[in-house]
Amino acid sequence: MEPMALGKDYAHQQCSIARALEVVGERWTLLVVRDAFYGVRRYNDFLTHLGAPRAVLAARLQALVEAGVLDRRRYQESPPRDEYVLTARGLALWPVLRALGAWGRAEVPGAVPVRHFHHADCGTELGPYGECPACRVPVPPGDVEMRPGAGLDPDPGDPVGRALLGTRRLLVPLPHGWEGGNS
Amino acid sequence: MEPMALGKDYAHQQCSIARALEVVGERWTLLVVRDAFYGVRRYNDFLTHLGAPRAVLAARLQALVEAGVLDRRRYQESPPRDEYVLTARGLALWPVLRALGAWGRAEVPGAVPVRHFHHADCGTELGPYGECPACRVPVPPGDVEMRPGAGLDPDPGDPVGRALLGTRRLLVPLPHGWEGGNS
DNA sequence: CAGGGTCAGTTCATTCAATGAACCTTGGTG
DNA sequence: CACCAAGGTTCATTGAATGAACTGACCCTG
Repeated sequence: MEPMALGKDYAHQQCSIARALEVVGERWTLLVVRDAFYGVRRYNDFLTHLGAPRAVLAARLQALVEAGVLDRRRYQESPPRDEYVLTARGLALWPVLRALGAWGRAEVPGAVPVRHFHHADCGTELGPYGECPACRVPVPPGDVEMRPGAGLDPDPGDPVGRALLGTRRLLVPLPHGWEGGNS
Repeated sequence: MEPMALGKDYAHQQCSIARALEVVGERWTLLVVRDAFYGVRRYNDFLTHLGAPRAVLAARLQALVEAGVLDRRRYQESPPRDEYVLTARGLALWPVLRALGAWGRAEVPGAVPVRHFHHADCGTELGPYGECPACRVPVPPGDVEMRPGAGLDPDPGDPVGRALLGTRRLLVPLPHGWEGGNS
């Protein structure tokens, strides 16, 4: 059998859903993409925030780059360091994450809202498909403001989780190098 | 460590997306749900259409029943036979499948549309979130008509694939026992 | 310039899940 | 009674995930 990168072999399925799952259907993959929307860009930040094994994370990042979902690019030369940012194809996954999150919030029992997503332009909370009910337009992820909800752990163990506590705009990179912030 | 049914252990994630993926994030699971929308209800039909190993299918069906996504119910007594049908919670996954399918069609290279989904009331093709652009309402899956697209294999090997060739309304169970139809 | 620290991985032994084939059970059919 | 269908279960094998340890490039501090 052929190498097949890591395709899960249900490519033969006559279905765009199956094709999408070939790319983003593996364990951890969609959580990596979610974190990328939250502003995570560096290997170590994905690592600490996700808690995934290092080898798995490396494999997923590489697969997402090969699939054109993430772009790997140099952000400093001296110790050569790369970051992973969403491409247009990756940004197009926003409705998938919205739909999954909406379902997880509404349909999994005992779910307290962890985060809220608002239209940055007008402050209205987004509808289930990522549209703004007030402006009646689909809101691109760059115009989404993420606000903490009641279910959000106010003191996560990892620094990335702490950086994601406040109100933030999606896709804005996590702060690095300057100063942690509070305390 | 606790039994944990088959939860993939990223439940600790502070995120409704992660909670959703706990339920439907495993290999094959979303394809089972997709087939349920297409009208597949029986173990053997899932089996032949998906090509998943029997043990995996049995595990996924059971997990989906326990998660309240599918309902298992007796459809005949004499040889006792059960079928699996979507619950309200399962039906709420329709936007997730729509979003995944839309992304797979639009963003995975070389994808020819396999199926089209239309509003049964007016015939308009659905938008990316499952809404009807003409009626401007979200279309519940029961009002969706599925039509074959150019990318659909006109002669699939399995009988279930053949039964799904034509124009069908979602959720309508596959024909059984009477007569196959054509040829 | 030795020692320690950071970042981004790779390697490796172990564990766990997926695969495919065979088998089993219940109840009908010829 | 032999055979078949539906809906599984069991089991050996393969493959992927896990977590810990290690590597290597580069910087900083004393």
